[in-house]
Amino acid sequence: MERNTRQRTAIRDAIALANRPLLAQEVLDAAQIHVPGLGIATVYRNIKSLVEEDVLQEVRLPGDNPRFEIAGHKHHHHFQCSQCLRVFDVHACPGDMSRLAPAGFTVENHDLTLYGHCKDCAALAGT
Amino acid sequence: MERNTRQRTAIRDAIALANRPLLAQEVLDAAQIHVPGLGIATVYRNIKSLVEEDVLQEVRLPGDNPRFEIAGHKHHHHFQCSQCLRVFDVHACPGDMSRLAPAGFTVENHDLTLYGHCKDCAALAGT
DNA sequence: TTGATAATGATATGGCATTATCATACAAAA
DNA sequence: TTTTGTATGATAATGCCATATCATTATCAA
Repeated sequence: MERNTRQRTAIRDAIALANRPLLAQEVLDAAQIHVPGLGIATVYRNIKSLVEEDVLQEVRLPGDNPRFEIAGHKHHHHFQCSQCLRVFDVHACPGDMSRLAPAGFTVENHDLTLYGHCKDCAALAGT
Repeated sequence: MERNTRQRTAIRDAIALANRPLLAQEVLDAAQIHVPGLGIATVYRNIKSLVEEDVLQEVRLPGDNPRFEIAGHKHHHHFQCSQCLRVFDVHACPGDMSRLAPAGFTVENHDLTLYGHCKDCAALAGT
């Protein structure tokens, strides 16, 4: 990956613009708006190299395939809407977790996923 | 699943005795101590029916295959050891999460996974 | 503009967890 | 103990995500 192609640019821009972690398939859908013929293999290829270059980072949620977001965000968590299944960033954290683990266990990291209804789906449900 | 077989008993007991969520493969390994010829298909079959009967419940951790533990435990979270990769229950919770989500989002549930070294692996590392 | 060659797109293949198949074994009722 | 039909075990089949292949296209240095 040494050349700047329309496809590579569209893939990176799609993820940056979404401002939330996207599945490979969601990246394809979003990037195809700008590059109609784009293939899924190209999406996987570019995601992989962008992760290796630390432009993107992988986000794993329980039971789901990998999603990808722009790298470099400080410590944060994620919210998944139970209705539309989209994932959003949550720029908050309950804080220190070390006291939660059983005695003898050392806590070095943690992942938190919130579930509920996103703004769009909550608004629809409220009508 | 209407008959009580040695296999079914061994599978349920293995999960109950482990006192932590087990992968299908871990269930096979543990149950084979009591039923040597046990096959993986039988493990999957019985896990499935035991989940449907609410004897077991599924536990999903980011990036991992499903694990299974005895159902009915009250709200709790999980700890995964970065060394031995085993998963343990954490009977503690930071508490209310509703204020963490962005405005307009409603939080109905949450999953928390702690990572670090379990008691066994921390002890080994300390020597 | 041209030429070398990397990137793409279509699709075959791989990898892995889980399920389906089916002959045999065994639980449990009579 | 016999009988009946479910459960098992071995393994093939499936499903899904991701990668490899390869002919073609397109980037970009010269």
